[in-house]
Amino acid sequence: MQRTRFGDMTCSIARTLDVIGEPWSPLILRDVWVGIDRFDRIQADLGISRKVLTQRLKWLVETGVLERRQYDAHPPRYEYALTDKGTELVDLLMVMAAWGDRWADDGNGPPVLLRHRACGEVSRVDLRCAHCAAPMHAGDVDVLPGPGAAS
Amino acid sequence: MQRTRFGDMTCSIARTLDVIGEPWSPLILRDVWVGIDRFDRIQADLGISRKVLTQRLKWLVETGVLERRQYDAHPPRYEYALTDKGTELVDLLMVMAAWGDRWADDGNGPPVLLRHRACGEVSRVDLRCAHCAAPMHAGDVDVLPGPGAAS
DNA sequence: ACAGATCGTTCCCTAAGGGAACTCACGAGT
DNA sequence: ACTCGTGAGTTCCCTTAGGGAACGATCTGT
Repeated sequence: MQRTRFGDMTCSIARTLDVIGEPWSPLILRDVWVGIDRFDRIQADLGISRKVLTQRLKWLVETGVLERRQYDAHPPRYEYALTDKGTELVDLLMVMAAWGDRWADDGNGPPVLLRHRACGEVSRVDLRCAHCAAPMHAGDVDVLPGPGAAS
Repeated sequence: MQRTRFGDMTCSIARTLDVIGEPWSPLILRDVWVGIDRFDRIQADLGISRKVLTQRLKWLVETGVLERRQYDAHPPRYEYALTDKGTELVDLLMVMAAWGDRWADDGNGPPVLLRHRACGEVSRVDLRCAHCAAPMHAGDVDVLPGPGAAS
């Protein structure tokens, strides 16, 4: 449909969207994260068109978020796995899930729960400052131009 | 283009994507967050088509993420502001920015910096467990079915 | 030989995005 | 009174991306 490329913008949010901003991409990552990692199973789980799934997987592999691995030689069979780069995107998925749980509940409660292995509790993510570990949300920050800002 | 609706899926990530998953929506939120809050200025800043901007703003207002406020009566003029629901989506933007800074740098460093007011340091967000405050990332959790899981 | 599984391609159709021109309501300058 | 400028959208046409379903390739088990 003649879509504007986000990758060249001077904005880390836009550059992230360039990688996973297209429809379906985050859901594909979610599936791979929870172990639905083969073409047909992702297709069946999401109900995505096979054509689009092909395109998305190819792009996600190209950008280094997913890795395509042959798990069986003679009928060549492939599975997809998160790279380190992709694993860090799961942060994003967990924040999305937390927001959806809070603001887009259909009345039945959360579809999935996350248990934090370190403390054993069913929990959710919270954003903290990487420096002082105090909460860090929209109102707690000032936005400043950085070194990569547009001239 | 005949797009699958995500809102009815049994998945909080999909339901979040239903609200801000379309191209441009996160960037519109970012603009409003940093104070670019009027139609023409958003349009100029992003280079988005006016038609699509109209649609996105309408949807974001409908879903309660943005609020449309008349700030001047006689030539009726409007501005957009984040609601509480929208303000919590900024969490998502900050995580996107952190990922983009780390994995999609163009070599010039981050375009913007976030200064945490509580400690005064230029910092970034980190995900912690809402229960025990220890780090909580992809490998630190078990995914369990919740009460709203598909039957 | 034939069904079955896996992983895609190819085709057509519809609808969404891009871009530019147009509208409408007002306010200011001369 | 007339023109110019501005904010906030609308409307129109064109291209392209997504949906859906059929088709293809490759190997296994029986």
